[in-house]
Amino acid sequence: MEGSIRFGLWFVYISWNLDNVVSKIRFVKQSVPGPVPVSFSQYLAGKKTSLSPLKSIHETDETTFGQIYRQVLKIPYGETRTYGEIAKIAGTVPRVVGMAMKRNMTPILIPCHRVVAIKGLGGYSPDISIKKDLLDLEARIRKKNSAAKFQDD
DNA sequence: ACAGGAGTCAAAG
DNA sequence: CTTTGACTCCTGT
Repeated sequence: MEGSIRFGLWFVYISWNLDNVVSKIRFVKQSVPGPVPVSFSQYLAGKKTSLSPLKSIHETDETTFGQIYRQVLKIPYGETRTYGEIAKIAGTVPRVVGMAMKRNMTPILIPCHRVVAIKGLGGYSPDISIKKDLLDLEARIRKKNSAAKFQDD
């Protein structure tokens, strides 16, 4: 199944199967006809912090990149880690983490936008503004949720 | 075998 | 503060 949904100036295209395994997510400029999973649209609308039950094809990769992706999946909603931090726990170097993020077939689902440089945002394809928008969204929702429960840090 | 990358750090200008 | 170089290591060709 495939479809797309608007996010700011972009459309987010997603392709998945009946087992909720997502094979491709892409930022495109034109809408692609079709539905998107409920949790996906709710996440992009800031109404949900989890993308469950969706799973990325990368989750079972037996490669160095797979190891990196599994660590990136552990970054909590609204938080960030540096390329160096991910590299250390995944057993590689920062540049390789950057490589893995660029080759990530399922951005958002594997939250590569939560991986930033030690100074600054780092990169993002196809547009760095998308990374900023996603981080702003998560920060805003996280703040709202913690305020509602009186759980300020 | 080789070039290059969504990085990092230290040293120098 | 900006630039440069060394370092690192995985992937595609």
